[in-house]
Amino acid sequence: MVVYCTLPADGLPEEEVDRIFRALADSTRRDILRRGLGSEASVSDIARDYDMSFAAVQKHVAVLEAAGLVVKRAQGRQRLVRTDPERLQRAQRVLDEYVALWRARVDRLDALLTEDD
Amino acid sequence: MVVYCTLPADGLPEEEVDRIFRALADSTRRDILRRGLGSEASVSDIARDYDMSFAAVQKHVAVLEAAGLVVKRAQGRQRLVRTDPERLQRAQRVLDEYVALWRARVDRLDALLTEDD
DNA sequence: CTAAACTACAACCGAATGGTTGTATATTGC
DNA sequence: GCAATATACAACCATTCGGTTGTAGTTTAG
Repeated sequence: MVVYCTLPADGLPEEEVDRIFRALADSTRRDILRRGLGSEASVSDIARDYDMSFAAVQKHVAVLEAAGLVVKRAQGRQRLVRTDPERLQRAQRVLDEYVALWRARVDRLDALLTEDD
Repeated sequence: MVVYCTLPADGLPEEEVDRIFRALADSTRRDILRRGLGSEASVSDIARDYDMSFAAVQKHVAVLEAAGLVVKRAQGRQRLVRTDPERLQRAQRVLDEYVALWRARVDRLDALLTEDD
């Protein structure tokens, strides 16, 4: 076995990247994320908007929190949920890296071809 | 239940976005993606580099293919795998949208605050 | 032609997911 | 103080996932 490219993206360990993309791979969670982008809402506020149990929504929020995409703040009996845009941009940067790598390789290929001319 | 934001991102249906992020949520698959960015490799070429069975790698490639992140081309008895950068950029654009939405909301909040001054 | 290589695919297994209900613990409102 | 609200968390269930082995179909090499 040869590990082909071990670069941990953005300084983020691979398991972190796993968790981030895994968290993004569910439409309910993406919806909660969008919702938490501008404002804070309690878990039950959020739960009220989805056709599933409170516990299910709570789990989705937990997945987002474990991925660092969302932070929870205690206020009395409720936990206010807010999206961390920094973390979203990290996910973006991982993809940026891939696209940049692709461009670099395409450019290198172009260079080789023009060199042959 | 109130669906909070049904915008299908980029014209992509939600299940497609699910599949893309799900496919990205595994380090082996991300590795295969990076590898397929500049060049083509057969499935067994790829499999040779990982410490798992051929069938396992084949499945990973299938997941990437189902997500549209990779295309396979038949050449004789082998299938050449190549990454589709277009698709990566789509995933990027989904995140772009979230970040843009966030900025818009922050700007709106700023506007309200300065208005109050 | 036959053997080897490349792929596809099914069946199986343990672990993780996405949902449920139920119970326990803080906090709040009256 | 007590009832209602908000959360946490465990237990359970069906399904999916990531891996395995095994079998079968093509294509290539000798």
